[in-house]
Amino acid sequence: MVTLQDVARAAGVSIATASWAVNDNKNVRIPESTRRKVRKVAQELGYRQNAMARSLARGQSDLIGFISDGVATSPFAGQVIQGAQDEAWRNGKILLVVDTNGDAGMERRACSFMLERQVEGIAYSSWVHHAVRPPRDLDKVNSVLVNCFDSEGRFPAVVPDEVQGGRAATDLLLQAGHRRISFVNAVDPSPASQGRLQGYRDALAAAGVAYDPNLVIRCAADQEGGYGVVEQVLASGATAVFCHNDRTAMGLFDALRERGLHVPEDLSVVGFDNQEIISAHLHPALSTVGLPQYDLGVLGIRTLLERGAEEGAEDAEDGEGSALAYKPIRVTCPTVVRRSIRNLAPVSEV
Amino acid sequence: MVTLQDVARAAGVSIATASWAVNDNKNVRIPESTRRKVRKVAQELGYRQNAMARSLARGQSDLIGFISDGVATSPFAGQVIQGAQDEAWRNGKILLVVDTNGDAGMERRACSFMLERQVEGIAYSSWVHHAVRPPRDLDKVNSVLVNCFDSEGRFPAVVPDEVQGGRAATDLLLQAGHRRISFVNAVDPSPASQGRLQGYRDALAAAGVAYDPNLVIRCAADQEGGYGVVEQVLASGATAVFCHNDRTAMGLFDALRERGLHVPEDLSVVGFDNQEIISAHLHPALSTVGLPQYDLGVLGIRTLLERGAEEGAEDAEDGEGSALAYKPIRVTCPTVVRRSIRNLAPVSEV
DNA sequence: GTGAAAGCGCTAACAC
DNA sequence: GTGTTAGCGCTTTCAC
Repeated sequence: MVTLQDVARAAGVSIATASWAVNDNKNVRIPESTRRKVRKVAQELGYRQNAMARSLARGQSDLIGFISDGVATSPFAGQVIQGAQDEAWRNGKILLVVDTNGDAGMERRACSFMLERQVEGIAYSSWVHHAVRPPRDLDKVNSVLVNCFDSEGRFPAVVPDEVQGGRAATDLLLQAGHRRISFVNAVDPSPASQGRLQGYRDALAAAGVAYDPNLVIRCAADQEGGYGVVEQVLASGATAVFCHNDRTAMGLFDALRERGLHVPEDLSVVGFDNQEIISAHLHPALSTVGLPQYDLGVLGIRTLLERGAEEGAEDAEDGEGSALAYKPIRVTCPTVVRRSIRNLAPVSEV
Repeated sequence: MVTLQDVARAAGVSIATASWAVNDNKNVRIPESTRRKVRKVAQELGYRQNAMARSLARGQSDLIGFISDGVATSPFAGQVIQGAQDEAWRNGKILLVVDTNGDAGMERRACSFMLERQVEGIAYSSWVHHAVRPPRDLDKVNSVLVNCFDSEGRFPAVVPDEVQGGRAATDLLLQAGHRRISFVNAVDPSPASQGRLQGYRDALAAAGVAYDPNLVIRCAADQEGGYGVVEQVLASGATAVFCHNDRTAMGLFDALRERGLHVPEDLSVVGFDNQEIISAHLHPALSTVGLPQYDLGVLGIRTLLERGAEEGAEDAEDGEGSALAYKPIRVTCPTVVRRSIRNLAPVSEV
C-alpha cells in the first residue's frame, strides 16, 4: 500500500505539503509547480487516500446510514434509495444501506453498526407509507424519516402527499367529463387509503359534484381485490373508476375483459402508484398517479444534511427541549396520463 | 463522545485491558471479574466503539463493496442485494452499496470510493445476465461478478443456469402431456435467450420429441411482444407455450382473452423470471421458473469471502500468472407451479 | 495478568 | 511557503 508518506518522500516534500497538494487545499499557499509535482508522483505511485485514516483525523466520516425495511421486497424502495444515493453523492457523502426486512432486532443492530461507523446521520425508511416507531438509537444522531413518520413528530419526515394524489387522480376523471366516479379503495385504514379518499372528496367538492358514499367500494389492495369488485363497480352506475392502486386496476381490467367490456369505452380507469411494469403495459395502458419515490429519497437526505448544518450553527439553543414537533414534508405525486380514460366532454380549461 | 480511554479510566484499568475486555479477547487472560466490571462501566457510560479507529489500527475494514447497475430500475436487483447483505452480515461484514445506473463514469468513481474506504472486496452485479467489461480498478481487489461475467474469465462469476431453467420450464409442459410446445423467445441474443432455447431443445430431446424450428417464435421480451405474437402462436398448432419471460406471458394472456380464449383450457402457458407482481396475480396465476436472485447474492459474497481467505493462505502461488480462467458458477432456477398448465395426460413418474 | 507505548495513515495547528 | 509534530481512537507487542 502506498501511503502519503511514500508520496512525500518520492516528491521530496514534507508529508504535510503532500497532504495539502493532494487535497488541493486552498488555505495554504503552495506554488503550483509543487502541487503538480506531488500529484504527478502520487499518480505514478498509484497512491490512493485511506478514507479510514482521513475520517479518523478529521472527525468526519462522510457516511450516511440508510435503513430500509424492504429493498428486496418492494419495487418502490429502489427508487427511494436511488434518490437518496444521488443526493448524498452530490454532497460528497456515501450511503451505508441496510435492509432490515422489517425485523426490529435487525434494525437495532443496523443502528449500532452505523453509529460505530460514525455515520453523520441516519435516514430511516419504510416501503409503505405509515406511522412507525423508529429504534431508540435513532435520536442519538441526526436523522430523518422517509416515506413514514412518527406520531410524536420527534423526527423530520418526508412523505408523499396522498391527499393531493387522490385529488389529482379524481381530477383526471373530472376533467374528462365524468361525474359519476367510483373509488375502489383499500379496506385497511392507512395514510394512503385515508388520504386518497380525502383527495377524492376534495376534488368532487371543488367540481361541485355531490359525494355519494355508495360509490366508494372497498377491497384488498391487489389484483384479486380489483378482480372481485367488478360487479359492484358496474352496479354502481359509475362511468369511471379511481382505483386505490395499479394492482387493483389490473385485476379490474381482467374481470372487465372477461365480461367483454372494454376500457375506456365502457369504463374509464385511473390507478395509483405508477408501477410501470403494470401500468405502462396494461391494455390499454393505465393512467395513474405516481409516488414521488426518487424525490422522497432526495428530500430525505437533503433534510438530513440541512439539519446537520444547522446543528453545527446553533450553539445556544439546546435541541432537547425544542417543543415544536416536526410536521411531515409532503411531496407532490405526479400525474401520468395514458389511454385508460375516455373523454366524455371537450376538455375545458380548469 | 465516550472513548475507550474514558472507560479504562472509569473502570480503573489500563486502556489495553479495557480493549481486551470490551472485545472479549480470549488470547489474553483477564479475570472474569475485571471483564465484567469494564463492560459494565462501558455500558453505563454509553461507550460505543469507533469502527474507523478500529479498522485503521487493525488494517481491516469489514466492508464489502457492492456495485449494481440498477437497484432502482429493476425488480430483480433488490433480491440479489438482500442475499448479498445477509451473507455479508453473517460473516461480520457490511455492504457498501452503490448504484451506478449503468454509467461507466459512475462505476469508476464508485470503485475509487470503495477502494479508498478499504473494502475487502467488490461484488459487481448487473440486473440483466450478460457479459460485461468491469472497470479497471476491479482487479486491484478481491472481486466477484454477480449475474454477469467477463468473457476472459478473469473474475469468478455467479450466474443463473439459463439452460437448466429453460429445460425445467419445458419439462413442466412435457410432464403435463404436451408434445407440441411453442417457445416464444426474445429476439435479441443473450445468455437468457440462448440458454433457455438450449434448455427447451434439451428437454424435447430427452422426451423424444422432435425439435421443430417453426415452433420457435421471436418477439420483444415484454407485454407488447407477447401481445403481438398471439396469432403466430395459435397458427403454430401448439397446445402449450413456453414464454421467454412473465411479461411476455402477460401480454399473451391479454391477447388470448380478447379472442375469448382461456388459459389453460385452450392453451397452457409457462413463463420465466417469476416476477411475482405479474405471475402470481394473472388469471389464472402463471406457472413459471424463478431466477435465483437471492442465491446469486449469497453465493457472490460467499465466493468473494472464500477467495479472500485463500488469498491469505496462498503465500507461494503468485495469483497474477494463474492461467486457469474462472468458469461461471451456475445457480439452479427454481420451478414455480401455478394454474396456467392444463394436464393432457395423467402424470407419469419422471 | 496488566500496563506502557508504538503505531495505523492522515490532518491541522503551530513553528520557522 | 513549508516542515514539524501532536493527535484522531484503537490494537497489539513487549516488558514488568
